[in-house]
Amino acid sequence: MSDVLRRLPLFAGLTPEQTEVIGAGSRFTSLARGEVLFHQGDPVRGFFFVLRGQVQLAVSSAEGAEKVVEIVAAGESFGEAVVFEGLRYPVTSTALVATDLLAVSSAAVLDLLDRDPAFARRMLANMAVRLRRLVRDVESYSLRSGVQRVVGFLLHEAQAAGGETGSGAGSGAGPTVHLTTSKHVLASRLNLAPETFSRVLRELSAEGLISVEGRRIALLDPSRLEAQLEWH
Amino acid sequence: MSDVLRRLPLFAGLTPEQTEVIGAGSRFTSLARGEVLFHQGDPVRGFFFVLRGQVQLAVSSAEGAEKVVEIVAAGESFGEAVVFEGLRYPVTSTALVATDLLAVSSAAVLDLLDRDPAFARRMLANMAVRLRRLVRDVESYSLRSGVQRVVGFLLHEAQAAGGETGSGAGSGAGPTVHLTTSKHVLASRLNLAPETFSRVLRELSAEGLISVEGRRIALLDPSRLEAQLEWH
DNA sequence: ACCGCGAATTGACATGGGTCAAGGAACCGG
DNA sequence: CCGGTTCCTTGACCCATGTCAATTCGCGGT
Repeated sequence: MSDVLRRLPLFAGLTPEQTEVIGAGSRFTSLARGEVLFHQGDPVRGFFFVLRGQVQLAVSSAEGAEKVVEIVAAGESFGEAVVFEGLRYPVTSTALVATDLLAVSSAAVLDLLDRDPAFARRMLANMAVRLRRLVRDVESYSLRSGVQRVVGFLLHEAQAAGGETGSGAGSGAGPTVHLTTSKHVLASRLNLAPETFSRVLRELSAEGLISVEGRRIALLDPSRLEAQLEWH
Repeated sequence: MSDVLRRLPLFAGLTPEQTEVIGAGSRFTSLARGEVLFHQGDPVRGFFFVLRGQVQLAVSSAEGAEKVVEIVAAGESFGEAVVFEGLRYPVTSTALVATDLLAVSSAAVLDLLDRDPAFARRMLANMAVRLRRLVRDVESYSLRSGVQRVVGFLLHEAQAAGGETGSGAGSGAGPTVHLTTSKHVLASRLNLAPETFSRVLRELSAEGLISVEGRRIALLDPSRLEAQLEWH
């Protein structure tokens, strides 16, 4: 347990005693693909680290419509914010593949908070990043078209995946993006119907900007892709 | 200065020395209606309390389109999050009316943070609330129609304004909502074109659910209004 | 290797909400 | 009291995106 905790950025630099406090309030959990960790409205138990696998956070309306707010990959955490004020989770968390989690109880976090100002700082920075991401999402949903959101996503992923120039199949191909989730989940994350997402990809392919092979997307012309983000 | 600080919830319960630290890093500012406090992309100086007046926070695309993310009223604060990780403001802040602000420097906040765990707690709670609100906004934008967003807003405002049953003009009229901003700003906040907002209000009036007189909106039939939030 | 089923694609169609353009209404300074 | 803004409303029209339905694809299991 404690060796796992030490590897998590949020808990880096804790004293052994502090690690002990967190460890005592933490449990390992495993989820099968499709299994729900908690539902929107469930009482808060704590927050979670994804050790292996992938989960989605989604909001849903009374009528069953669902919107993926975030996709959390291995090495990332989610649900911190509710520890500090919420009684209920505002989203539903579902495993997209077989997933191992570390569940950290609210009590342990609150306890540690008073002992270690540096931890409070990390927590604040963490939430600030999250807040900023959400604002970017709102901006994206409100101010950009479907095509622009997809292009923005592809460019972002390509950059995040590092500066490799991809497979380089012949005429100076650009970077390649590997989708880590099914397209309908991704579509929801981008606020698009799956059908629309599919059509956008086809359209971009037809214009020679990308080439799609299943979940592997090659960005054939990054500069023209960026141009798509402007105007119309 | 220090008497102003003591009245702010975020700084309640500080020792005189701590108040001193914050006070030394704070300045009063005034803005005329329409004046910009900071632009999206400006380097972060600190965060702000609205002492009097009202400001909007908006994101804007390269093409000049603008979307109001939040409307901050007197007594509220904004920009805390960027103090903890951001270099640049992610939004543009503009005064909607003549406004007095207290500007608190990042340095003062970070300084206080290490000295007072209780302050860190309040800051975290503050950001957690904000995060949750943003998630609710995303939910609203993605999962609800224009009519539903307007109705949701009206019901929310009516409730926030307290349980008064309004002017009661005759046949048991419901609560009354006073819009605190111009309709085009409000429309943007609700992710609607001003024209659409106007049409939604007219439509709701036509169905006898509300009655509109300038910025005064009477909710004639709250229960039927709530019904609008379901289905369709 | 085959089957089965969810995922993805494609087409046809519907529509919510945006855009453009033209009044009207309320407000402010002189 | 008047002229000029600025805000709001209304109408006509359009288009991006969603919905519904029908295949097709492709992976996972036996």
